[in-house]
Amino acid sequence: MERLGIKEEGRKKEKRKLPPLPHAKKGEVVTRFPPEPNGYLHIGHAKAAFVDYEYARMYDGIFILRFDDTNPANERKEFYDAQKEDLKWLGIEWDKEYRTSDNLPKHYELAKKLLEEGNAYICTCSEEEIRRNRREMRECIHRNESELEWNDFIKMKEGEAVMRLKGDMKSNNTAMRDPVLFRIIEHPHPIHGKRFRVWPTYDFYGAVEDSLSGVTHPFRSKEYELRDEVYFYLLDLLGLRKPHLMEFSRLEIKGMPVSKRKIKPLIDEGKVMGWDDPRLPTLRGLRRRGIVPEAIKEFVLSQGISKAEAVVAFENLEAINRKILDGKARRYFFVPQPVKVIVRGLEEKEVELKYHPSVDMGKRKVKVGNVIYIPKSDAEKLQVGEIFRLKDLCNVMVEKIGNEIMGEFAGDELIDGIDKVQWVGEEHVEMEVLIPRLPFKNGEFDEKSLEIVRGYAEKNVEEIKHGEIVQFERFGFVRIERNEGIKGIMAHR
RNA sequence: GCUCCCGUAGUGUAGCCCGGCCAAUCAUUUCGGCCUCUCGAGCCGAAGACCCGGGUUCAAAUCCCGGCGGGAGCACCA
Repeated sequence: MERLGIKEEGRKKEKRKLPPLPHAKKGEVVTRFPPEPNGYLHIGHAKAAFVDYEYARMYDGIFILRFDDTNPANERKEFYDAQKEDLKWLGIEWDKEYRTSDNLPKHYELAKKLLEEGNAYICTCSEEEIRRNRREMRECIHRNESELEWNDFIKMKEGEAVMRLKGDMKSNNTAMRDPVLFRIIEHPHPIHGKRFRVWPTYDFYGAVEDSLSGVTHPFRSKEYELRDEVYFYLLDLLGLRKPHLMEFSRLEIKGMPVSKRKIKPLIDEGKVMGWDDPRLPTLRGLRRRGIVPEAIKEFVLSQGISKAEAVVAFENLEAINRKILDGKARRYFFVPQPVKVIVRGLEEKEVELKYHPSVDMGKRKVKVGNVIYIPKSDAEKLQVGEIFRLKDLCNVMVEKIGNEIMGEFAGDELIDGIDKVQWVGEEHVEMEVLIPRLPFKNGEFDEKSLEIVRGYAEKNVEEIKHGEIVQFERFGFVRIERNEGIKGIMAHR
């Protein structure tokens, strides 16, 4: 117990802290995590969420969960809750929660103001025209001569007109070339139905919401950097408070695409089982694989808020997870690709084995007789005349090697320097363990990224609850799933 | 192509804003050794880095200029 306590403390010390926030005062920091409810959260979201959450905690501030649901065609009702579940699983708690879509009336008010003050205009150019004019840095006729007002705009049809900011068509920053602020979308909204037809774009609601909700330190990922200028310009025009906007690089994992854009095709083409496939960096996938929330937290925070693009190895996460799991996971014997061994002289009996080598978790009982199974990989190494050890049981002298191995009991005492092998007896459970690997190899989907290993596990695995993570000794950490039968998913060695 | 951002060991990261205490932090990785009835964990040790070239300065990873390399944006998507 005390030993554990010391270990625990040792690890805590190593935990890195986020660097101090500029312009931050204790008690006055407000952060926000703004997912769009259009899919399941992945580890990239976890990074953003943890950074926001941790900074709020670090400064005794407030952390807001905000659903950026302003594109009714994309959002789906089920994801509001799914995302909240995933955040809760991560151990993230929020002080406030709201939907951006609930604030549309306020957005409309500000839009009208922008229009009336001549800082925005209703543009009826086609999308292609807008694009071309942007490229050619040319103002369109509507910018200065449009007579259309807000009330005209809201009566128009989808695609007929948009509201644009009067930025600077000559700006080097393409984001400033009169970005679209509002557009019309007829598609019903999962929450509001047909109540609204005019929807703000990211440039508008992002800046406005951050400011109005009191966020002091909004974080976004680096690809938005060019939009900073729009963000502050807009707030200036609206006379709204300007937060300390910050950016960090996106999380990238070697061989494991994080973005929805790359994951979705794998699911659509049936290459993976779904959004919770253990090969995927979705929170649901990681969870199924046996990666614990604390590990995800430590991992993503170790990336920090640097703007340098980084490609991290998944093994970093594995290493963190392994260390956390090691002190908590019960041990069992699992024999992959079992080979039968007849041990002459081994009496039928019941032995007690510890659930954990150093932490007291009690003991389990295992029946043995003279029929034993050991892993093929170990069996292949055996030579006639050699003595090997059945771990926690006894020594066996190899007499004959064939389809089965014949051996003889060779004493109970531990002999130094011989191989110790995990085993099961006649009483065992057949099961399979899924071994997920990196889904991508050399930029292409690896068809062999999910290996299935069949084997025998000691009967006690039947007591393991669904979702529990255990260690199969000398094999790896495995999360147990119990649906029709019992199945294991290997997290890592 | 244009614009912006980034460049510290194999990998990630601290330090850079406010130059000296940096012969550079921590983690991972690899390799030794110890411990352990797991190929896990733990303990000890070792290996390994400031993209290049100029400049400023008594002094540069840190400031300035140029080059090279990588990334992002150029959507009525976020």
